[in-house]
Amino acid sequence: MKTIKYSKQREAIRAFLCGNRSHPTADEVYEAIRRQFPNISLGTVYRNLNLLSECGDIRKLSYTAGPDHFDYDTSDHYHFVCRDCGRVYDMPSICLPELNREAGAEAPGVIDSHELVFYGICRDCLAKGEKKASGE
Amino acid sequence: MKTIKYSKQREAIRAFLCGNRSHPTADEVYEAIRRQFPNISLGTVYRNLNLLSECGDIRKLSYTAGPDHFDYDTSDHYHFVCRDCGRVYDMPSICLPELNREAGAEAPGVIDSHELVFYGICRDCLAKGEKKASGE
DNA sequence: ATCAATAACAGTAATGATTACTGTTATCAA
DNA sequence: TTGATAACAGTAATCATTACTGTTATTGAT
Repeated sequence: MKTIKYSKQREAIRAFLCGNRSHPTADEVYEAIRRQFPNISLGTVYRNLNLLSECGDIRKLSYTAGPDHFDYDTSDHYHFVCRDCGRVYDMPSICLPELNREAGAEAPGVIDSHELVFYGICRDCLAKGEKKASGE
Repeated sequence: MKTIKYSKQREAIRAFLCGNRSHPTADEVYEAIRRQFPNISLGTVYRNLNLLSECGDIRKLSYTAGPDHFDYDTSDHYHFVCRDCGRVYDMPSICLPELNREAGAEAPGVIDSHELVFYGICRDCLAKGEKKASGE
């Protein structure tokens, strides 16, 4: 069987994610970790992000067009995606654990999970939009 | 302003999607349309799929890892994605129109829509899995 | 402590999905 | 009929991600 060996690069990636409110992409993690490990390779970041998500320490969010985002919070929760800037925000309160069971009857197979994503424009981009509109 | 001109390639793509129960990827559309237009280019398929989804005639489903899928059914409905084969199925009955309003309070911006995706293993893949397991 | 076995690394090449570019053809309003 | 230009086929480029390769680091067993 395949044992997992310690690596300081992986621990740095884990620490960065856990200390971070946002949901960075692989590239954003890469840019941040580079300050600590200037020679780290993007492949190493991807390999470790996949390792961590496979063993359940982090979550990989694949539901936006564009790059995947990574979330240190593995508890059940949903997200809000800004159509403008692509940033991913938490929606901490809302929770619908009964959905899998309710939807089971009409599903064409066995449901093991679901994702709920809200789309819209975040406050940051709304503010920028207004500024731009009033300026013209 | 930019006017849209008729093209038989685009109408063939539209017709293929509308007459299709599945949610094909750009490549699947390409392979199907090629029987009718042997020289059609994959770029043309992408351009028209994007055009059709921009003007609201079809829906682009970007929430699976891997290629996007396209849906001629633009009415509000959710989907089931098989983790094994990647196929996208409709979940026609379930509908939660009040979610946008309910979630609005805790959203970091303005919600305009949401997507709900169920993940699991479809009956086809369950059957294959059982066959394989019993054969060994 | 030393020593293989091998996981992880940095660096780079390859892949898959999608978009952009280029010169030519088809549509359509005047 | 014609001129403007949208759409085309073909191809090159881009972006996100994975795979490969030779080297380095970790680790369990001597």
